[in-house]
Amino acid sequence: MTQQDIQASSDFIREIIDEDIKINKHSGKVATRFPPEPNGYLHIGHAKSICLNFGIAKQYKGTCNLRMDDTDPAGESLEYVDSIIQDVRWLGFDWEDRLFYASDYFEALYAFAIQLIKAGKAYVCSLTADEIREYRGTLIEPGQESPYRNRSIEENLDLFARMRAGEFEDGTHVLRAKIDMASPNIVMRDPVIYRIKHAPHYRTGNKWVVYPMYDFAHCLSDSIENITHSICTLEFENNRPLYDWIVNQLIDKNRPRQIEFARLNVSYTVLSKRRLIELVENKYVAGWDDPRMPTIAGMRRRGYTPDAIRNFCGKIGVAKNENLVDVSLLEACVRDDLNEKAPRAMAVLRPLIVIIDNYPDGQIEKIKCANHPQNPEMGTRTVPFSKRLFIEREDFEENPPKKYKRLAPGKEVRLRNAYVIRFERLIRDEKTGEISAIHCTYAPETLNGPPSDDRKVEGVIHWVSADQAIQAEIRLYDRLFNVPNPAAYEGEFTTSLNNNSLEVVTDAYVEASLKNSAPGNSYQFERLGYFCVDIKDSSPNKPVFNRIVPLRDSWGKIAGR
RNA sequence: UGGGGCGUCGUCAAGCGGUAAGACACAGGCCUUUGGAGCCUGCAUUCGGAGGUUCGAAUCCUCCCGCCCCAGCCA
Repeated sequence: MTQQDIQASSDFIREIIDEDIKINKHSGKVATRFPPEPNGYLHIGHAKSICLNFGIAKQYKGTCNLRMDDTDPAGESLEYVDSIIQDVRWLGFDWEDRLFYASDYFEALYAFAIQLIKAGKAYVCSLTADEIREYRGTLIEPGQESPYRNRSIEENLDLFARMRAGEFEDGTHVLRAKIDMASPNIVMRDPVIYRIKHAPHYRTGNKWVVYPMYDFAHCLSDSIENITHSICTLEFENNRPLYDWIVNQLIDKNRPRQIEFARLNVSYTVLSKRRLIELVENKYVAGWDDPRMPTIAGMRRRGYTPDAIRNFCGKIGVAKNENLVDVSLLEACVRDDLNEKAPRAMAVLRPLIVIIDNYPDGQIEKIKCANHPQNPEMGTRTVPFSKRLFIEREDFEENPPKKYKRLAPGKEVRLRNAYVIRFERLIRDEKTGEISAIHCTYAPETLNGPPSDDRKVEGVIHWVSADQAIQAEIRLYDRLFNVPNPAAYEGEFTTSLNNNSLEVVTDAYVEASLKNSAPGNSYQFERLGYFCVDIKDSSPNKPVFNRIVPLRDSWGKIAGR
């Protein structure tokens, strides 16, 4: 392990764990959990938490459970559970047989609640929701005790049993922890721990009409699972005293410890569940797996790799600072991974026809191309070459700017993997005035080497053989929003949506070797970027490629300024 | 005006009293049959501010300033 790896893999949470191991807390064991609520799809922010929790478990030879935190039937569903399972697995993590559901603990949690009542530490409160809010006080004023606070244990037990039995309407009673209505921490002002909800749960059906609240269920679920380090995000810091309070009342050994870290934000996108749902429901995107979405499903379809995402999660670090990570770091990780793994191919997005005047009519040459210029082990393929080719429209300029290295009147360029060609003349569409074809000549000796007189040819452009190339649809994706931090945007966040985040190119051509490429396969289209065969819409008859990320383009920068 | 957190390069982030890592971004250069990749160089005399302690402070102390979270029967 290099110095860099050591530094990259340490953070304040691991330091805490190191300390705990040193004092032999939990007999030196480490057990974490990733606890999503199945009411939405996982996104890159969850990926950070997944990498953290599973990463720590692996590093310390401990375990990480996958737990559905499904204590509120509203909005939770099997569809989300399935997607979560698929996404965590796709990211490369394994919880073995430890897939758990908070809803499986309902009976145990109910028993814990009774225990709390019996200890005189919880009571049934019959105030309305509005009244409870009023009694809670404000940030600067203490709350008032509920008139129901001193009900007898027997009455509480009876009422709580009848709550479970379904005798009461929603909102008529709740179970509250008896803590301190004057606490400066509002969370501690007799928090509600059970509420009545006559709503079917996607797993327990109609068995329950009372459901535990997060603060009650989470710490006890952790305890039930013998979690040692319960890692969550910063907004739960206020809840930690309550977490500890409940655990201290009900658990007497191996109490878990909650540790909070800063959630991830990424520039030019949104990561809050509410906003993501809005994008999907109002059809700003095509679904949870729209390649522009920061969801795991979206990134998977876009062609991002698990390795790239995991690497990104390692690079951003773990701390308690509010952050807005530059999306270019994510893109750099994707390029980094794909540069190594993606075989090269050629494709032309905006075709311009080139006719090689001195190339024999009807001849088709099989040109051997390396699948990866730096890695011979990736082998070679054969690409047809003929008299009629497509090149990229922007690779020809009638009046080239300075430093332009591509094809232009009087100039030569190298066709990638093939010959050097020289511009001869251009054909113009009489009606539109647009250039409709370019005539060139080729230098036959240049296939595997420089021109015979060693004259220098600077530019290299990509091409496909016009008659053998396969027509394809190529979807060019760009960032979803125009502003770095859409969540902070004054007004409706959707107004800063990038209207050009998807451009569909229907008349693109890819080289013939891509004919039967499997959905999900990724390639580098040379000089353009990384592309993958769309897993949903692509078919052999109508191939569809997604642009995963463009190549770094230093010419674009020069030309753009 | 309560409580809890956080302030180190444009963005993340190391640093844990001995004189500011690294990554991305950015800017130059080398190389190149991808203007890709790779390689090299540059990029915080300063750590929110002001005092103080110390031979020595981003690290300790005091005060101040700024930002985030908490008043769901959501998580």
